[in-house]
Amino acid sequence: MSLRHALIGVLADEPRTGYGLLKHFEQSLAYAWPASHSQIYPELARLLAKGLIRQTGAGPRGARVYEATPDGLDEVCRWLRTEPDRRVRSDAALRIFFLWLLDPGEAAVFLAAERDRFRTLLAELERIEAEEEPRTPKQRAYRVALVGGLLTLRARIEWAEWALREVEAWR
Amino acid sequence: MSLRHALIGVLADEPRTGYGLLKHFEQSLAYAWPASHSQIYPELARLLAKGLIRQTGAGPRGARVYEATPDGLDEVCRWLRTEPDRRVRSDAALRIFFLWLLDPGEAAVFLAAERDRFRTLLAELERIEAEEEPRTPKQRAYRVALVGGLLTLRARIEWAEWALREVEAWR
DNA sequence: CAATGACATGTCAAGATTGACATATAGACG
DNA sequence: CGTCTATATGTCAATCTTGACATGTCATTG
Repeated sequence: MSLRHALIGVLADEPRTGYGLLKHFEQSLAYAWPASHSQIYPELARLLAKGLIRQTGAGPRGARVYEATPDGLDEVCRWLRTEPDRRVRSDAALRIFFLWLLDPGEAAVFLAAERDRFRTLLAELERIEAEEEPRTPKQRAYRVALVGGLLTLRARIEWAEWALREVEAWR
Repeated sequence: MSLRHALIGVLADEPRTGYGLLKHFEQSLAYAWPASHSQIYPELARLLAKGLIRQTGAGPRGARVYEATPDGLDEVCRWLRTEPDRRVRSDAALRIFFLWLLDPGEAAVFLAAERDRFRTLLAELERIEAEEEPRTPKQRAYRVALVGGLLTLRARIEWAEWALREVEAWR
């Protein structure tokens, strides 16, 4: 599973609480792998039991601070060397195959919503891009991921605009 | 869930067997929503019980041919008008965030493999694109999805090439 | 000082997904 | 006639994911 490795991987950079991991996922990793607190907390308990992470301290409100152990780091690196699962799941992309079941006007509404969502997301990623120059190895890797998002979104926007013109012709 | 709607949606075009649906998913829908036979067959039984599809005949080797009922078609259209789930899951994309845990040489190997996979897939999609001119509404919708894949893959290839130059500088 | 919102952790049932196990037939080829 | 492959359907346990339920704390603001 990817979640467990992602959790250790984030903790390999710096110690964090479960809640801190949750927020970090929401901000960046969720673009590739969404995770909710109801998944993260039990998974942390499992990783702790397996010795892949350890608790290094505690914060206010019962917060528990974890960090990756050497075993955990080994495990992440091993994972990174295995073949990635290239399957991708996207409900929004799936729906495109069925746009012909709607009338062209409704299909256009859908595509326009997609385009707008892409634009919003792109603006968000561009804001993050402008925020700070990457300095550490970790920041440079995150920047590589970010640029991947930027290029993909620009392509998706271009596609949505083309697709809108296309369904226009369906009327 | 998306799978049940996708199954009805495919059956709205023409009657198919469970196996036919499986192969159809593998060829096209799997790019957006992978599904295995162990998911498809039980789901078809549920859709049948709910009256969203019906069996119209039988083929060799116990094959069962299904088609969408009017209720099923309604259900798909209702689904298409709801907000899509914009969450996307990609193990390969997630790994980018952790490339800094590998040495630059290994990161480059990963990115080169990604680039190659994208190129192979692009060639495959370009072959499908050249295959036949879309004529029916359904074919036109599939073409819209296909062009989405083409534009996205070209952007991903551009990104992978840039990322490779980037990690080159990490050495 | 009371209310609110962000912080912080947890559980659980329902549903979705995977990968393995299981079985059988039709057609093609040697 | 035997073998192999593609066709064809099914089940099941393990795992993953979701969304709801549940609880409590800290800091800010009115």
